[in-house]
Amino acid sequence: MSRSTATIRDVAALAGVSHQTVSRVINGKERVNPETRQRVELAIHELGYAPNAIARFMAHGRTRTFVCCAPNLTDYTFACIIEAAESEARQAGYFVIAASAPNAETFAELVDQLISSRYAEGLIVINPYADERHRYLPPDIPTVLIGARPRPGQFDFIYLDEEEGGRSATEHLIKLGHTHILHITGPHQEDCTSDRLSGYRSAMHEAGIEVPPEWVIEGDWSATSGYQAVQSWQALGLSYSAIFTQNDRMAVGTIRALRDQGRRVPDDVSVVGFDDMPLASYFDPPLTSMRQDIHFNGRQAARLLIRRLDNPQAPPQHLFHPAELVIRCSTASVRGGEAQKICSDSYSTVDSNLAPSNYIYNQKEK
Amino acid sequence: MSRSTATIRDVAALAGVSHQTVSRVINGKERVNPETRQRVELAIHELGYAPNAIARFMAHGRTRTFVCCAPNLTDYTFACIIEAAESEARQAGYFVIAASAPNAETFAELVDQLISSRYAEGLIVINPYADERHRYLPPDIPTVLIGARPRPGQFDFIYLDEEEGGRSATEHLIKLGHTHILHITGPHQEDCTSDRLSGYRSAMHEAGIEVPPEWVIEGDWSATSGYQAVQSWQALGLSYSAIFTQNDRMAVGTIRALRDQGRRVPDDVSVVGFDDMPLASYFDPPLTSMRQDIHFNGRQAARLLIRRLDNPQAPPQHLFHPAELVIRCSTASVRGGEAQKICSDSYSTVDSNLAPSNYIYNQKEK
DNA sequence: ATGAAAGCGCTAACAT
DNA sequence: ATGTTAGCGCTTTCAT
Repeated sequence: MSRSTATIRDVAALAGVSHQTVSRVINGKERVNPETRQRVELAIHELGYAPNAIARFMAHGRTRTFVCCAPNLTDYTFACIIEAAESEARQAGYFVIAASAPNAETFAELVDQLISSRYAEGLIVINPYADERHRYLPPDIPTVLIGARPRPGQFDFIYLDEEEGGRSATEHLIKLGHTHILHITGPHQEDCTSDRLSGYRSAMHEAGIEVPPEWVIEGDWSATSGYQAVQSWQALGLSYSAIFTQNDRMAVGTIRALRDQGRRVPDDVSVVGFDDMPLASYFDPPLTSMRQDIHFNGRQAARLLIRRLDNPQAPPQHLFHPAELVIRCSTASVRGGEAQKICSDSYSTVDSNLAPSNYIYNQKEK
Repeated sequence: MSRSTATIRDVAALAGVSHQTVSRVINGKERVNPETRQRVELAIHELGYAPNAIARFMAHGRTRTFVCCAPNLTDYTFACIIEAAESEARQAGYFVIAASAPNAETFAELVDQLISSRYAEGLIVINPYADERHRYLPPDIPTVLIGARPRPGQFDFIYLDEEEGGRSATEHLIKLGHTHILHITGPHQEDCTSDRLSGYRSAMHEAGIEVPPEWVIEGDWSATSGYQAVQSWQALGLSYSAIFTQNDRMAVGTIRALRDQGRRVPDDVSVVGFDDMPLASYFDPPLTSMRQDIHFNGRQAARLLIRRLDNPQAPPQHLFHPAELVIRCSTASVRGGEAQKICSDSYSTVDSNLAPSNYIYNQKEK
């Protein structure tokens, strides 16, 4: 039934019309005699006929399919973008081939197999500047880049405002009275890393705080790297009262390390994460973090791409999106006490970054 | 370049051969005169020719594409299966359309658009029995079901041994001397819920412990539902020393609730989760949980499907996979102390369930 | 070893 | 309103 091998011609024969009439019926655009239509529909039903998608692609020269590709598909942020893009795409009649490209070679292969072959009509690339993969970006293919700083050129971009996010996180700590604020970045080659870092630096600069090189350590997004950063600082004998980490996993590693050193969060050290991952509010202590509306941006990516497919000649589109500060319990004023009080209220029973959050400072309202 | 519109005939014309010879060259199967080949290859290069995937699909009647579909793409377990299946598929020359089908209607639509149209050759369905979507499973299409109990019928299954997992988790608590062991399930309609529940019940039964109805509460996988379950038990005035929850998020909610009631984990109450999610070892306390090798099973799903495509007539294949107990710090013997000691060692600095874990009890070795 | 012809299942353009 | 013809770009089959 669902896999009938009947063709448009079989239907035509059974209905006693030409195959073209059948085509007209199934496409419903042109009009056919109601009586004829009835007969055709009956034949379609009897044969369990369903139009062959590939033949349609062939005739139209379009597949209504695009690729969404990320270093992996499990990272929550990536998965979230893919999910949103896919669902938006499907609503618009497109399909999404999801593909993980952990390195530039895989990405190049992917482009070769899917784009050069014209299987897919377009490309959403998550984190295109994480390695050298951007070198393989096909120049004349509808492409949306997400999670990268816009660069001059022909691509459409969605930019999550990393720099502003880094600044907000740092400013939050500064407002709480902290001055010795250390920082753990992601891998250097990623755009968001350097942008968040700039945000941190500029906030510190504006506050008149100098940042010695050893205050900034490069992590790899893993909790372990957060843990190790704290160990390094201890080895150096640095004294500090706050840490800003570029993602929540490193924040969690950081907190674990601090605790292993007998220090309490936020009483002794405040910690701010980034991403506001699900369960951020369930860590101990509930994590203060920067939230980006990833789902929204995934949808936007799909929309941008679809618009681009409709109008290949349009100038490059750049979408900007801010991050919000979500204050929970891992940050407190430098003398302790006050923020801690806030905490007991927001000791939340909600799961994720999708749930309403007590303390959100939106960049927009600043 | 990558989007050249050159066809096989353009290449043929330029090389001064028939388009068929070009086909032979690009497919490399039959042999052609080395000199001719050279000329053709030159022409291909000059025109930036790349074979058109759709035309190939059309001629072959195959798309080398299948669908991988789950209620959502962000849940770590689902994403992990998809990632693994996709990467396995791509190695075998297949592409994967990822699709979220939050409900049965969406699933039905999906099947209609992708399967009835013969766009996709096969289907991997994650959690097919979470709602009524299985009613829309096309009967004669290569399909692999994962995350469901095998049922008589024509489908290939990958079954994560949920019942045994439920039993192991419960037995662990029983061995630690607990008798009042409460249980939080997932939604009733899901296979894994009832299977894990059976495991719990049978372990309790074997230990001669009776389970009053109020010991088992239905959650919805969210941390919040774990939190609420503990509140309900408090309202009932139940006394207990251990909780087994059917996933880690509910375990985390549970722990939060217990702490809000002034009880300590594991000193006062032991908690076992399920899934061994990333960062399970970073929760406070690090979570004892059941681990399934999801990545492995995702790969297997793709393999099964590919095998099925090669041999549609083969009898249904059922793959079984056990869960392992990962002991961390959220469980202790009923008098406290001992397990807590273990904990200080395994107060792990590793991130995820992929990292080596100190205490794994494999079902196989039992 | 190479070429010619037919066809995959559909749509589009033109005819009636 | 309906039928006819011609592709879409490739592979397969059959000649040469």
